[in-house]
Amino acid sequence: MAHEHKPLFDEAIQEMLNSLKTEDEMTEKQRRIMEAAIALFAEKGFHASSTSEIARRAGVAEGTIFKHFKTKKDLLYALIGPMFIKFASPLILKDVKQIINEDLPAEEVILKLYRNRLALLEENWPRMRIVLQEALFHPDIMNALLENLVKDARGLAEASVKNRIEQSEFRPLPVKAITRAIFSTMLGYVFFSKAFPDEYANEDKDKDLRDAVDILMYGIANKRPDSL
Amino acid sequence: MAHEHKPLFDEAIQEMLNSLKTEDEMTEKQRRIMEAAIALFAEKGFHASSTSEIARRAGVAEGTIFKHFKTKKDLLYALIGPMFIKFASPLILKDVKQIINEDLPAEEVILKLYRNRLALLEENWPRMRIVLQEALFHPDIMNALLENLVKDARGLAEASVKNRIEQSEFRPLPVKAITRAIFSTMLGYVFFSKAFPDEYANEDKDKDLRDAVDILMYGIANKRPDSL
Amino acid sequence: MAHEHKPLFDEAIQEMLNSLKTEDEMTEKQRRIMEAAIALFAEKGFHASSTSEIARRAGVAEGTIFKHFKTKKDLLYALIGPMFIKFASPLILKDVKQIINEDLPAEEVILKLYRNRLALLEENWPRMRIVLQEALFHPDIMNALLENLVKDARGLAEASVKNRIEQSEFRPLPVKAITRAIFSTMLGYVFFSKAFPDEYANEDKDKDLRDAVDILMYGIANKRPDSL
Amino acid sequence: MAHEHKPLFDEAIQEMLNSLKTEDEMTEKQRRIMEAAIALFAEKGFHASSTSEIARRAGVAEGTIFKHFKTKKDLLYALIGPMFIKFASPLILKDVKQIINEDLPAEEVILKLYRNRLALLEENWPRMRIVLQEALFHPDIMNALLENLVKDARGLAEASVKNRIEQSEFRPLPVKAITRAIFSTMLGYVFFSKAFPDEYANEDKDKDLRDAVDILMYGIANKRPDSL
DNA sequence: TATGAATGAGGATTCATTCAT
DNA sequence: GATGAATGAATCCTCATTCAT
Repeated sequence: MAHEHKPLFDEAIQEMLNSLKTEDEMTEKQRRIMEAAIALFAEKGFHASSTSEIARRAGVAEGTIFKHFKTKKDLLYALIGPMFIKFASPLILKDVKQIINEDLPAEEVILKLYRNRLALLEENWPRMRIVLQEALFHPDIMNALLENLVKDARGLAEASVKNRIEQSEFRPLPVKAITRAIFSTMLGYVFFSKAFPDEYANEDKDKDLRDAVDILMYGIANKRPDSL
Repeated sequence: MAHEHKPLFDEAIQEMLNSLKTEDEMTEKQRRIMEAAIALFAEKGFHASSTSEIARRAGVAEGTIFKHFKTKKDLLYALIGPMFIKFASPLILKDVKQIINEDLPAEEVILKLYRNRLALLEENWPRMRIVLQEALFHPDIMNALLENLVKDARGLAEASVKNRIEQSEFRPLPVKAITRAIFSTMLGYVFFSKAFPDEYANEDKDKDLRDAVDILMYGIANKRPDSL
Repeated sequence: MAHEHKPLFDEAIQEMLNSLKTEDEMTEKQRRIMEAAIALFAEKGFHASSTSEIARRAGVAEGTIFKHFKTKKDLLYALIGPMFIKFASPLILKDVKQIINEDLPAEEVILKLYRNRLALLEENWPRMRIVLQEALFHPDIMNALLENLVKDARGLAEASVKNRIEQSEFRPLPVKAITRAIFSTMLGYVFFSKAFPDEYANEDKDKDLRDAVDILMYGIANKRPDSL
Repeated sequence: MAHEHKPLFDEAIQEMLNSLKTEDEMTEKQRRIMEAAIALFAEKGFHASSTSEIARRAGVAEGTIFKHFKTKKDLLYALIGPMFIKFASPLILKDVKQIINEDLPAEEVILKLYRNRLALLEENWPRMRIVLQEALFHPDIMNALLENLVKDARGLAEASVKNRIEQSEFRPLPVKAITRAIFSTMLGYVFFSKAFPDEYANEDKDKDLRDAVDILMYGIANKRPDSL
């Protein structure tokens, strides 16, 4: 089941990515600039963050920013580009595919997937927040987001869902509906944990997640999961 | 069951709201300005939209904007303020409470609620989009959003959910988990319909919604709803 | 002898010209900006003159410049555009044609032409200087210069020269050579008067011009003009 | 006839010249920098050419430029300085004087001179173009140009012209007028050959020059040259 | 009420130049 | 000798806002 991979991003960005693979080879100041930009873009948005403020926060001269990033927008791309690699690179998706294809009960597969994605999200939250925020305003980013993160994931999910429907593991509902339920559960979980961070602090996070998956499984499994 | 009502918004905004209740008494130009601003803010975001472009689009002089709205930010508030009224005013919430309290099967209550909220959302999408987008960057708006839209709704929902759990209509799960599932289902539905508008065009939108509710009910109801 | 007229300038500039015909309707500040720019561009060149210095010299805020001229380059075009009209508009060239076609001895025709052009040049020297200087660096201006000023003039001159050769008034030399001599004489006169302004001050300017024409006529006329 | 020689240039430049006489001892990179600068300055002018572009074009690091030339302006001087030597150094002018003093008919002297100067101009065109262009904006260069190239040449010319008037070889006109005619003829020739390069390509260039000189001689010689 | 000319602070970006390596 | 990262002043231009009309 070969998975043809489309351009992760459009031209300009693709180019950026190439020059970036080497995020480790960055100079000290370059890293400081990126960190400052991540913090600011996440907090106030791309358009509301000025290069002068980024420079101040990074402790560099304003000109220095432009030595490393041709353009303010290039800086944005440099920040979010790696997110597409982390979340959607074929290498990483293999990880996901592996989870999906392990011969496990659906419930565990879904839990594992959620945990995997949530961990990734948590580790990269400020950057991922920027991706999500700016996708609303930059059609190119929105495109990359839908094409590379959403569609890919959806494709993988739908294939697996279809399979489990055929095996009577899932209820005979439209594939799309079940897939959407799986997404929605995670989306809602993320939303609540960000909107009410106090309630999702610390220990019982996973309990919350398991509750969510429990409801989901009751909703989509052919047999009531407790009978399992 | 008295419902204590908090300030819909914080000071500055509250003030705006007062002067605005009268959205009908607006002059022609004022309305044109608001419409132009709605279109632009929705499309490019608040910070990326200039007052000069708003003026051009509205066909008024730039100064005219400031005759009606002291500040660009006041214009933003004037646009989104009404959303809080439409979605959360005590008057309107009565509508929601009524649906909740009608003695109907949970499934129908939820469907009705979803339809009610979705219709409201659809009618006011550009403004609502602005609220959601800008909440990400303006803490005051985020606050108003959580306090007035989310918390209120959550409050109402949790009360009702708790009730139905006690009546063994819903499974004995944490109230929070069920409430979240109800939200998630709608959130996911909205997300998919915006992300893949082609698939959610026209007629079978409601079928999609019913599928989603079906899964939700399987997930949270004590008895498999197919017995219904 | 209809004279087909080509575009005076390319698109961008043509557009400028239209909006400029009305150089009289300019506001006070607009005029001050143009005057300051003329002085600075003439003195230091376009690239070496900053908008901030123009603003200071004009006594306006820097932003004001850009309210009136979209771009620094537009300001340049606005300054030199009128030169093309003054020197090459069909209306004005009629003036030149009239001189050429009056039935006068060549010597007087040439003298009249020189005086006419020199007066025009003197009246508009700072702007014309800018045209000549900047043509060296901006291919579009160079083009407009050659197409509209030089080629037109050359066309008119060659027609007349050819005629006078046929009538044995001028020596049977290549038309191009005689035309070039006529141009060169004027070019050299202008050069000297600018390079050694002291020598060309005041009263005997015209004597200098007559000397130059005298030599020219000896050079190109079939009979020695000394009979005059 | 001792020829008092003024400073070729003013202080700063003179100093540069000294350190430069050694244009042959330049390192490889130094030469590449100069070549890149010549090309760029000629094409876009001094102010519009950035050191970074010069460095890129020369294939050196930006810092390298400043190792060899203290200042961007020093680089300019280093480029044009040699022009003053080539065109006006006593050594070279001896060449000119020799031509002038050979006992030849004026026509041939002038032709030889023109050819000599034109050849020099053609060989050094890009640099000479820079001198002429930048003289418009840098008073020091303009001064050097007038003092060293124009005045010297004019001085030589006027002496010779005066002589030939006294010998009735040239018409009894003001010396200045004849000298100016001689300059104008060459100036016009150069102007036309640069403005309409197509017409002055290849073979018949010299025919054009001879035509120009022919007209000039008719204009200034006491006897019609064809009688010679 | 509405205008639009005017403002000047602030925007992103480029510049010539320096300096540690 | 050569590098290229770093600088910060200066560049052109846009911004939200004011105010006389």
